[in-house]
Amino acid sequence: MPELPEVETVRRGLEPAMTGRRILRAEVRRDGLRWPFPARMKERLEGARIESLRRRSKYILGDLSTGETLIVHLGMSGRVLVSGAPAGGFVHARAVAQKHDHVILHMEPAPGDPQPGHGGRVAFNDARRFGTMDLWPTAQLENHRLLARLGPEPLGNRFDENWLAGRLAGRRTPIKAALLDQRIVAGLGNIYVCEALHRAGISPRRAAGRISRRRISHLVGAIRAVLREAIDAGGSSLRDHRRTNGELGYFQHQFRVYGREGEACKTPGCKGRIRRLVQSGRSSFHCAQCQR
DNA sequence: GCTGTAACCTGTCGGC
DNA sequence: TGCCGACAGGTTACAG
Repeated sequence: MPELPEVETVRRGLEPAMTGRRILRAEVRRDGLRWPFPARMKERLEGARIESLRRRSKYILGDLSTGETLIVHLGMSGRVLVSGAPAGGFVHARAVAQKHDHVILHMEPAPGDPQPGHGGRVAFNDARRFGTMDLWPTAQLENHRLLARLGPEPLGNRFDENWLAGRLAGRRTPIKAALLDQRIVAGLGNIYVCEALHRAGISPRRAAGRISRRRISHLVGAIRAVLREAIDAGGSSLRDHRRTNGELGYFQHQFRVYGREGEACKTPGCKGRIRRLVQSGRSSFHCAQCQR
């Protein structure tokens, strides 16, 4: 499922239910997801207050009052649904555990909650179990094996034309594969790489090291634009992504190439049709007329 | 070091 | 209707 815009949408949805509140009870319903959960995860979560909720790449980071950070990755099919007390606008009808609800956090109610004694219920659901959860000392977070090698945030100051040109120089791998490499830029996935390359007019097959500075500059702008628009739309819902209140994102209606094989290219003046090709086992959607 | 592929696991969809 | 294969938004490990 989730690329950067979907994860950011989930993080924003979790804030009213979690930030500043204690975890009263943690239901850990299996031993792990992609990897085993950390030892005594239930005990380490219960009683901890969530001081802040951040996002790094596709990871949600919950800084706890205990000095540890809860690291959550939603994998391909993960979702987080909030139900319970309706304060802050998070209402979802589900109040009992569903299939694939692997971890459920029962949160402390806020003072203004209209149902005293009933805080939010936060359920981490992941059918394919490619997601992960871990606990790690907040002060050493940059050393965590999943976070240590991540490249810059695409919406941050460190990611610019100079950085990208430097990382692509000399590479013969297709630009599509290079942009999926989280060490080069952190947070992009298959959908938004396809969309950004189309906006920049660059073929997904072009060798990464053979793109001019001028086109790299356009690509940086295209990546930022498509991510910002997707966040504003609440992400893209194809199969699994849901906001924390169960609603769908709607950026999929604005796709220019992804999933549009055989349809007309949306670039003004272009008469091409969208093609699908497989690169590294994954679908790339592009227009051969206006992407070179 | 770089590159491509297999593997992880489950649900959905299309074809027969 | 039921079965089967292909495919799906991510990431790591491994072989070449």
